[in-house]
Amino acid sequence: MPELPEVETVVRGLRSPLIGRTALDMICTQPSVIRPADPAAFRARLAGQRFTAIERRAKYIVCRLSGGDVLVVHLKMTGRLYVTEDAAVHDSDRWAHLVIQLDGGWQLRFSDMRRFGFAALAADLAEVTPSLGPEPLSDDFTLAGFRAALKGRHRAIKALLLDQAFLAGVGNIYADEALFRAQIHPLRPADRLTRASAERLYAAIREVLQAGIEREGASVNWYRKPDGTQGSAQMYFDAYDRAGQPCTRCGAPIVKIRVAQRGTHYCPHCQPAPR
DNA sequence: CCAGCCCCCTGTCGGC
DNA sequence: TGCCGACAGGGGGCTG
Repeated sequence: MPELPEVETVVRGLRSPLIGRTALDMICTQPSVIRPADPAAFRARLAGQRFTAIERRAKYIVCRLSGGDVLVVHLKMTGRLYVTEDAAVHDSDRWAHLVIQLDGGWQLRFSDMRRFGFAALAADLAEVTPSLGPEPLSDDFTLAGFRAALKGRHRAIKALLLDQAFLAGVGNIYADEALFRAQIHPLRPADRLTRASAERLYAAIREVLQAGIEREGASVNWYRKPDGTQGSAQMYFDAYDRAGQPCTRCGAPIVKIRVAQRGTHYCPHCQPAPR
């Protein structure tokens, strides 16, 4: 469930404890969560490299290493990446499948109950990721570019918002919240948004993501900040996970449907169905 | 270009 | 109380 605001919060929280530390050793009890899936090769390549910077691209955590490599982590649904001083790994976290021993007695752990996520060691980010759309909070994401990209796309707007090649970092929660804020039905074909709708949606995407970052992410189910505490964005949802509850704008019950195989929540009154 | 489906995985929850 | 199926979902892959 970690989306752009949650991943950004993790990245910000990891910088202080991780930058400047050197990877000394590595233990992986689940080779399927690392790439390459060969613990010995991964370990040999990682050992001795120092963490020099930590960035986010889409929902990927990108750790730059002194040897020129990047450690790229995707949390998918239930992944966590955190630094701890606690040496007794599996007593405190049974899903810590990858443990990187750092200097000073610290550990960087990748934990993932569901094992959808992964940690990849590569020469650069592009080696790990498919084609990614613009960063919604960067200057590269402009209203003109957004409107141009909608042209010729017949897909439901919600499905398009979830497409990482179209726009990077938006997931199920913030797609629902942005469409609610812009008062657009999730099934409206993307190329049939009016100019005014597209403008509202463009602004809404940036607003809900920015608010999510300021609230340090939404702790739905498994997401936690690197220090183990919860974000607060889940306390401000208007649509996501609110089926049957009154719309915060008009009071009508929020409806849940499925769009692109994802649970989708919207207000039938404020977000009227496409003709 | 796109809708739909499967798969990866496991904890949680509702029904019986 | 216990068992079982449905469900949650990011994203890659495949089919029609």
